[in-house]
Amino acid sequence: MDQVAPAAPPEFSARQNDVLEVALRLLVEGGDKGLTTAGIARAANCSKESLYKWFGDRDGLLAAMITYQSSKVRAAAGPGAPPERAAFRALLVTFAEDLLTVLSGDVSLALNRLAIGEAGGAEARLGGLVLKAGRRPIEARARALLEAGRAAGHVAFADTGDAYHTLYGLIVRDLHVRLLLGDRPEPGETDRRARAATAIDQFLRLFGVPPRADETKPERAAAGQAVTNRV
Amino acid sequence: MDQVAPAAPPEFSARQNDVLEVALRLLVEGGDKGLTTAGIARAANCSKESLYKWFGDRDGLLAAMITYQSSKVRAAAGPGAPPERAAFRALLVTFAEDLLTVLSGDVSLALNRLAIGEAGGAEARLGGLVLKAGRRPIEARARALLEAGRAAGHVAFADTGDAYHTLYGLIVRDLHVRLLLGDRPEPGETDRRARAATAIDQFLRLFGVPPRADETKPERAAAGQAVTNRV
DNA sequence: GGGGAACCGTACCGTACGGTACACTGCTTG
DNA sequence: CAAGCAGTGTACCGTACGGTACGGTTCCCC
Repeated sequence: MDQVAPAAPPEFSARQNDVLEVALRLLVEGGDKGLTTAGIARAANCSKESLYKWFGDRDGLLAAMITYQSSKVRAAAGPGAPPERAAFRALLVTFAEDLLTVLSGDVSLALNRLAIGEAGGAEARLGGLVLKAGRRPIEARARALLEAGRAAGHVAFADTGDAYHTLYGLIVRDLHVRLLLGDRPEPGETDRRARAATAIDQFLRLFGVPPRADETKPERAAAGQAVTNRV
Repeated sequence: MDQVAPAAPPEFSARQNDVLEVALRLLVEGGDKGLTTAGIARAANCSKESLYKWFGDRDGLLAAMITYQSSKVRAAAGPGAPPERAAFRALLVTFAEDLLTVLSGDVSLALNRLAIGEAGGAEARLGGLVLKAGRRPIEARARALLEAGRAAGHVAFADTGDAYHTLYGLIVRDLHVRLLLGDRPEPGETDRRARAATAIDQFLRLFGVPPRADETKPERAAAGQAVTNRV
């Protein structure tokens, strides 16, 4: 919002990407304290001087790691055509599964831990960056999907953001925070596909519009009995 | 589980509680880096030597802060009598509101940030401690409540833990992680009572059993149409 | 081929923090 | 009153890390 030309985010050379990759590996292995400039330079066969030339300071390096990693997890594009009913459900399940996979990833967890650990102090720059670079794209994908489903008459809700937050809650529950705290996932949580399907079932029970005899006229579907959405 | 006599967790003297209070304040204000042993000693008018005598080392001090804080947020006792329908819903709403209040608290956020930041490295002792001392009591309270509601025939589910996780997800959504990352709550999220009521409404739409004409015989209510709970 | 830019490896500096030692003080107890 | 205990304040030590400087090497471009 405060960026004039966001079309060209700071991209890095191949060499710098290699260094960022090494830094991410070190971060995953050793956490915050395992990520020292000397350690990165040694592991990546580069000099500390280059690190500071490329990334400014340690914080710039961490920020670069976040943007680099989120650039790798580009979300798939939204649906082009208004999805048919079963396809819409399938897209939701895929989204849920992708979300669980991303949030459970080693690198994602390590970066979130890093940003959260930094967030308490005076400057919470990394936290905002994770929110912007990491979560916003995912949210945007989900919102587009939800609104396409609403336009097609499969779901009904007043506030897209509210529906998204509920969807997120049903999918992720407390798994993310528990993983961040170092907990092991419970046996039932390892089957991400099944968890995703269950969550979407629940979401559609809350926000779904029952199929109609004349599926061709989904115009005024938003008045279904599914949503109260009290204010 | 590995503790022989957990009836007497390490309690601290009044003086030590004062010190822990000061340490929590420093942690809230300055985050991880703002919490140095010298800083605590100065702010609490005690000597570093006393800190190390009382708490062993820095990690012991952090652990003491966690147990001290969670001892202050003792959850209310479970329902004694099987709750009537409206009362059951009210208890759920109260639980939801309490949960949101606790998770949004300054101290809770700071301690979670601390534990999460530490969790990446070799020893994730603080993370486990937060899970055990902070979250388990809340979960126990909710589970007791849910099972009382099931026994009274108001809700139906096969796995209590699964129902609890869904309840948690509907209440908290992604608010906790966003707050941990330093995000500000959205306007609609500040009214915790309304959010709690909405979440419980949704939960009851998923797991609720419709009231019956003969409310006096809630015995075989678990066969209601509300739950599929696919495995 | 020569000049220069980028970069590696290492050595170095200042600082800040965890942890320890020690002298001094006030309060309790026999 | 004397002894002792608990605690305070300060000084101190070792280490580890962020950041800088510098010599040597490679490689590209003119």
